[in-house]
Amino acid sequence: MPRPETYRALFDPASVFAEATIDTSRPIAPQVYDMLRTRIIDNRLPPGAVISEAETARLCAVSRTPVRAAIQNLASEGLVQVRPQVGTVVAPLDEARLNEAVFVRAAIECAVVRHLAETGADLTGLEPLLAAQFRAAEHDDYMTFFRHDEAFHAALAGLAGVPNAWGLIQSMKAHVDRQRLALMSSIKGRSMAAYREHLAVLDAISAGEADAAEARMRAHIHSVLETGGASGHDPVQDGDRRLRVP
Amino acid sequence: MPRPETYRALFDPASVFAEATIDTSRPIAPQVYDMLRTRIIDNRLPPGAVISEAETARLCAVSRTPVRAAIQNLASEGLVQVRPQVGTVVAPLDEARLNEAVFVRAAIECAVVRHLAETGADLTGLEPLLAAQFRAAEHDDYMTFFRHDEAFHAALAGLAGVPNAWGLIQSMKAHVDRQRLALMSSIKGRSMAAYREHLAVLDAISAGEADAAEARMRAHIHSVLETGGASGHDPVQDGDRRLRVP
DNA sequence: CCAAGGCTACTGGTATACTAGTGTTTCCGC
DNA sequence: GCGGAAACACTAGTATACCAGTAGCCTTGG
Repeated sequence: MPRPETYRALFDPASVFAEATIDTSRPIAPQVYDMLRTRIIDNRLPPGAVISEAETARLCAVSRTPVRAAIQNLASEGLVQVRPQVGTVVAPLDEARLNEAVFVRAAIECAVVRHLAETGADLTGLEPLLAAQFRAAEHDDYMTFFRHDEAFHAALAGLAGVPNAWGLIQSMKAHVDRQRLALMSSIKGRSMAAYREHLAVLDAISAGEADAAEARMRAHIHSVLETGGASGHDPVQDGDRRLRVP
Repeated sequence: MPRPETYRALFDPASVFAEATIDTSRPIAPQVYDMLRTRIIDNRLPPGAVISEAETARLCAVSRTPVRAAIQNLASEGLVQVRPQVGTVVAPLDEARLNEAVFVRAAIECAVVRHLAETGADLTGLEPLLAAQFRAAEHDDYMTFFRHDEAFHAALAGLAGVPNAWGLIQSMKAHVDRQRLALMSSIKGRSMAAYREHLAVLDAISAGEADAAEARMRAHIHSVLETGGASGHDPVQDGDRRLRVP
């Protein structure tokens, strides 16, 4: 019996890459990167999934070259592990890395809000973002809230004059989101709670209370850890010994 | 008259790539990456220098493929700017980015030393690193001190359980080092001063004084800004209009 | 003399071919 | 039936060839 399709080791590639249409008139590599990254974060490509350059290229109807570029970027973020001459797999969920991401994010974002509070930044530009968050939270639409949440934190970094810092955070946050999206989307009211935490942080900034702003931001960021460990763990991963994850 | 070699626009490639020997028996792409990154940071490839994939490949006697991979990594760090169908140039010195790097680094490393102080970490493993720093500082050998300094800060992050955070910092720090190496190497006694600052930070950690540790680390990191702006600016950059830096 | 437009040489992006290395599978000897 | 070795299938890494797009140069028409 021939070896099964690598992707089929964990899932059906036809469904995972169903809407994976690549626009060949635009740069291909970034599109492949975004597609793979999205599917890793939302667990359509679960930890341990084998990603073959050749098969991905075939499924996307492109050559291996842009696929390789995309995978290299994912590897530099730590989202996939490339083992030369062996294969590429989606990185396993790592609690240490999760804690590290929260630590780093808290450190940067606490410094950001402290800076904003101490310099008396103008927060009026954030109003539309907050309104969008509230609407999404009202419907408990976490996926929509997630997008506006990202924009909110990115805007805070921009206001503090450190726009690139958000890029750094994102590369670490991806590891968190892989668990968060699985956890939070099923927790009723989490969006509204996060929205209220955002408001509390902004209130402290507006009042110039740097210590309070920092403390509230820290609590907000750490809240992702309170839902309890690696419960987003995929049981399939352990059941399939064909996976070559160390 | 034919167009001059692109590298010659700013410098002599024969000297810049003099010792650039690639070991083809090992993975090539990382070697090219390290080589280019080192030369960008130590200003042998100054801001605005044009990096041609084809010419780099020729000078290193390899194909364009690993060179492309290396340049893509540099681009993701922001050390080079790739403009499709136009060219790749070493990113200009950007004071905003410098300040941002210091801000981010301070945020993370202050949180690291605070955590170490609060948890009462064992610092004995750092002794050899400090000894090496002292030896380099005694001879005012900043390049050697620089390496041990990197290892020291990386070790602190490792002790705090956030080893990947140092990787993040490095990607931002590269922008700082491009200026720091030009500045510090000519400042007598800076190495010894940095060594003493390290000692002061460790003393505070050992004493469990989190606030003091954080404050001293912040001062240590901010010291790079005190030598005054973008004085590492290369006048050649402005004199050569062939450069296509926006 | 000057301006406008085509020409040319170069760029990075993509596709394809080939290589060295690895893990599995299968088949042969016991 | 079992153990081991060799062949196989697949991997990522590298080399090469081709492509579309850009920008400066040079010719040409005014």
